[in-house]
Parts: sequence; C-alpha cells; structure tokens
Amino acid sequence: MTKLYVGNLPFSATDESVRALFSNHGTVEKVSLINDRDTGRPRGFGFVEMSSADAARAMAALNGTDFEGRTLRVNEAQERSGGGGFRSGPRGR
DNA sequence: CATGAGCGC
Repeated sequence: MTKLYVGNLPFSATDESVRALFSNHGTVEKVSLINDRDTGRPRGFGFVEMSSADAARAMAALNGTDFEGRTLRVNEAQERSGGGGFRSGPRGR
C-alpha cells in the first residue's frame, strides 16, 4: 500500500470528500486529514492510503486538478518520524 | 468570525 500526500486542500474539504475523490480513480484504503492541534485549524492537507497501482493512478489523475476551488496537490507521502510507536529496529512495518 | 505553507502524534 502506498501513502499519498494531498496538499493545497480547501478548508471545506473533509476526509469523506477526499476519499470520494480518490475513490473515483481507485480503491481508497484510508484517508487522514491533518489539522493543526496547536490552533485547531485545519492545515489544508492530508494523507490518502491506497494500493500502489491505484495510488499512482489517482496521484497522476488528481495532481494538478482543481478541487473545491483549489489546485490539488498529490504526491507520495514521506515516512513519518516516530509516530504512535517507537520505530527503532531493522524490522520496520 | 479567520488562514494557505506544503508531509500526519
């Protein structure tokens, strides 16, 4: 499964809206929109998990397209440092 | 009541 970084999202966008949008180009495994926990405002970007084929397809299909009035940014997501669990070991994931 | 970089606790 590949993680997709979705940026330049409109503040009106929601996880279900993003899921529906990506669902049109492939099977969406999971959608996680990121909101600023410091101020409580949505940062305007999120992450979408899909299979590698569907992820690349949706990325190429939705990247650079207009979504809710904003130019959608879709790219491969970087690996998050740490996370809920401590990932220090040769056996990641 | 709001805002706009870009990579999530």
